[in-house]
Amino acid sequence: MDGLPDSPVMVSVQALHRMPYYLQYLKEQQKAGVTVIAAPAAAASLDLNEVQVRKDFAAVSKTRGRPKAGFAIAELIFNIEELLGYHNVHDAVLVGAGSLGSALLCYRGFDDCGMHIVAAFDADASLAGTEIGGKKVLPADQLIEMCQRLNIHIGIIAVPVGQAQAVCDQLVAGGVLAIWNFAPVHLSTPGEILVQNENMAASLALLSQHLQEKMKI
Amino acid sequence: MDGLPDSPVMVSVQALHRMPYYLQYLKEQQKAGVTVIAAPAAAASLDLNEVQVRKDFAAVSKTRGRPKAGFAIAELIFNIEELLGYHNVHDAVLVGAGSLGSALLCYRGFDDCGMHIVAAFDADASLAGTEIGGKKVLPADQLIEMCQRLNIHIGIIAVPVGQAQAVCDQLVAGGVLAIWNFAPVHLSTPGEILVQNENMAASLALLSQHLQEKMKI
DNA sequence: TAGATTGTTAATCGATTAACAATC
DNA sequence: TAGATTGTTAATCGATTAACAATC
Repeated sequence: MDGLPDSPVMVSVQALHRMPYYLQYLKEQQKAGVTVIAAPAAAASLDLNEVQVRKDFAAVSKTRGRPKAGFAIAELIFNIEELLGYHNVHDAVLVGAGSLGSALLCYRGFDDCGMHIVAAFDADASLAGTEIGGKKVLPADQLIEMCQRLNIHIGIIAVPVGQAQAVCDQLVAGGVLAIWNFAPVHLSTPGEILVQNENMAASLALLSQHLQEKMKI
Repeated sequence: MDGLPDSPVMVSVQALHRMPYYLQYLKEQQKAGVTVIAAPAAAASLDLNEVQVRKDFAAVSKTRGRPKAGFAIAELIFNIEELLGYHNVHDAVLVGAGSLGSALLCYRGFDDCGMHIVAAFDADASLAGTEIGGKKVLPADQLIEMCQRLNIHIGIIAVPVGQAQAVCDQLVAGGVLAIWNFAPVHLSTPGEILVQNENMAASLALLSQHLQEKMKI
């Protein structure tokens, strides 16, 4: 059942997290005119282990790398993008048009990641009808209906902690399959829904801890 | 050399990432009047493995948990905050007052994480002297000097990809020990500097991939 | 006491790293 | 051919999970 030409690639969660870095690096190299890249060279540039990069490239590439040369950049880029689903764009809605929500709406670059924000929703009725970053802001009570009608798969939560779970429930009711959560709370969801937490505090934790260790010395 | 009352707690990187979630949950419980929490209860609420939570609590807590009861919430909170260095606040500077930078400047909540943004810097001279989120925006050419003078330990990079490495170098020159990088590039730094990448694309990767799998079925 | 929860020790699991033959 | 790089197989490492005695 494996080894078939189109068998699903097994990549670890950690490896998945490295993929965007490879992608960014490979595109940079491609722009510079490079067409073939060797794992050791990429590893050196990205401060990663040589074997790890080789393994990652091998896992994601559909054709084998060429000894002495490396992997074809164009193909590697295509394969990584395909793995990450960047080729078939998914529509998304954003809930919460506060400062963070607005920043996200203004951020260009999600489109390259296979995500297209269709509209924003906010509980504040006075925002309804306005535009932020070129996206329409709609009243929150239309959320479920719109998700269903437009067949939305991704919901982005950028509301305060207190409202996050309620918004989450609405998104699920609207048929959303994956939730990108910027509120620092644990959301309860049915098992088949993926919740990706973008918790600033969690990233800061590592940083703070490092600093903590440094200062002790 | 271990087992001493004040020996450094060894917590895995993954466990460190879980700490903010515990913290948030514990504070919530504390607010609700709960004073003692058992690992299994916390695990159930957070959808985590019971043993894992127990181990994490044990690792971070300075006093032992009480069988049949659990851990004292107030102490657990204190110990986690101490581990993460939230008690001695570190000053930080933010570079790049664009849409993301502004959102970060307006975000209240970093102070709870032991981080205090002192000022923002931007290459756009017309922003100099203005205030965003109550923080002064200063011209970029004062960056190194200010970091040195104010003894800043944390630098936040919210500039476009093209300028990120240059800003990073300036921060390091200014004596910064840890960098929180929001630009989707790999930054080269001396070994002792910690770079914490907040790469939206990397988080999106997991989400996209999950969706990719879902849609295939 | 009985029952639940902790702490400890061992087993499992998975990812990273190392070693080396195969290949261009 | 010689040398560099790949792919594969095995070893190492670390984290998670399981099992069970100790404790309140």
